[in-house]
Amino acid sequence: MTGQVRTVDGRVAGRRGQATRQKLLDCLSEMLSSSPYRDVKVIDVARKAGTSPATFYQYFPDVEGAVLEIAEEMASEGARLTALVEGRSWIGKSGWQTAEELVEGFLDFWRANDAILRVVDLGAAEGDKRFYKIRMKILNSVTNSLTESVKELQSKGKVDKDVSAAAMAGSLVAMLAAVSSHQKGFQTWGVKQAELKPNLALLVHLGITGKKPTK
Amino acid sequence: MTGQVRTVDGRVAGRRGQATRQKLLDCLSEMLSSSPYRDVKVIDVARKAGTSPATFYQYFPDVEGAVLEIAEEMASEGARLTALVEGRSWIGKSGWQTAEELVEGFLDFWRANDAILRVVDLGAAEGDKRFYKIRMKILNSVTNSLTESVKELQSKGKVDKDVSAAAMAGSLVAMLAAVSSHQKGFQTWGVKQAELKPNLALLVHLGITGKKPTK
DNA sequence: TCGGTAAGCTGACGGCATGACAGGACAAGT
DNA sequence: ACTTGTCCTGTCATGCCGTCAGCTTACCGA
Repeated sequence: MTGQVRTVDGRVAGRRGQATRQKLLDCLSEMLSSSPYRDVKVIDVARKAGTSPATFYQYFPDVEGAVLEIAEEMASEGARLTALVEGRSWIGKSGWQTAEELVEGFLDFWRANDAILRVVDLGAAEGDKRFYKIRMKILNSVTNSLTESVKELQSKGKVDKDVSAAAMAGSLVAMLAAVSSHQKGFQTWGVKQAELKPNLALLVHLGITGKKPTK
Repeated sequence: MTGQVRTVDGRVAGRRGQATRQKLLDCLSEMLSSSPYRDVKVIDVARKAGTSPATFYQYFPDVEGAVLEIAEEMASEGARLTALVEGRSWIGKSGWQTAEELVEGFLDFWRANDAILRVVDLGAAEGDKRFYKIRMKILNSVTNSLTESVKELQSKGKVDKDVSAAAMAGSLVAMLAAVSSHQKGFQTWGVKQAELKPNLALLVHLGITGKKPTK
C-alpha cells in the first residue's frame, strides 16, 4: 500500500535514511507546537535535527510537504475515532453515555494533536485540497457514523424526517473540532473543562436524537 | 480613542501618508484572499500597492502587525452582530425566526471576511493573545447576548438549571464560526447551503431553549 | 579481503526577502 | 523663494531558500 519511501530525487530510502527522515518529521512537529506556523523555517528544523537544510530537501519538497506527511500519519491514527460512535446506542441512559464518550474522545484526540491540526485546518480553509482531504479523512470517520445513526433514528420515526442527517452530523462534528482547537481559549475566558464537556454532550445528544438526554 | 496614526519611527502620518497606509492594508487584504498566509511576502504587497518594501516597514513592524490592524477594523465592524440576538425573543415562532436570522447573519459576516478571519483563528489557536483578544471581541458580542438569553430562560424555569449558560453559548458560537469557515468544504462534500442553514438554526434553538422549534 | 555501487550527507552558491538608514522629493505655510 | 516637516525610495548587510556537485558511508557479491 504505502510502497517504498523515496527521496525527492528518486532514490529508495534505507534504514538510516528513514531514521533521518523521521527525525526531521519529529523535530518539525515539535517546532509547530512551539512557534507560529509562519515562522517555522527549514533551517531551524534541520539544525534541531542535527543535520543540514540540504538533507531536509532530500526528503521533502518544502515545509508544507513535510507537514502533509505528519498530518497523513495522524489521520490514519484518527480513524479509530469511528469506534466512538459505531455500534453505540442513542437510546435512554446509554445514549447519554455515547454522547459523553464521543465528546471525551474527540477532545482528547484534538488536544493530543493540536499543533498539526490547526495547520491542517488553515490549509483546508485556504482551499488546499490536500489538506482538505486529510481533514475529511479524520472527520468523516465520525461524521459518517453519526449520519448513519441519525438516518437509523429517522427510519424508526424517532427523529423528524426533514432533518438533513449529513448536515446535522457535519455541524456537530465541526462544533467539536472548533471547541477542541480553542480549548485553552475557553479556559482563559472563564469556562471550565468540567462545564464544557457536559454541555457539548448535551448538544450532541439534542442534535442527534432531538431530545433531552435521560441521565 | 484611536488617537493619531503614527509611523513606526514615531512621526504622525498626514493625509497622503494615511492614504498610502490604507492602500497597503487593502492590498494585503487582497493577497490574503488569494494566496496562503504563509506565502504572503512584504515585497508582493508593496509591489501591488505600487510602492516599495521600505514604505511598508514605515507603517507596520511586519506582516503580522498589519494583519492585526485589518483584524481590529473588522472586529469593530463585527460588533453589529450583537443586534442579531439582543432584544430578540426565543419563544414560539419568533424564537425560530431569531435562530434563523442569527445563523444567516453570522454566516454572511464570516463569508465576507473569511480570509482575515482564518488568520485570526490561527493566531488565536497558536496562543497569540493579541489575536485571541480580537477573536473574543467578535464572538463575545454574540456569546454574551446568548448567555444572557439562556440565563433569562433559566430564571423563568424554562431551561434546566444545570446548563452552564456560558459554555452553551460559547459552544454554539464556536460551531457557527467553524461551519462558516468551512462553508466551501461542506459544499464540496455534498451538503448544500440550503440544508445547512436550517440545521444550524435547529441546533441553536435546541441549545438555547432545550426544545424543538415551532415553525 | 576488496572493489563496486548506491545511499546518505553537506559545503557552497545564486537568488530573493528582510529590515534599517540616510537622503532626496514633495506639500504647505511664511 | 525659503523653511519645515512629511513622505518615499535606493541601497546595503544579513539571513533563509532551494539546488548541485561531490564527498563519505554502508552494503554486497566475488
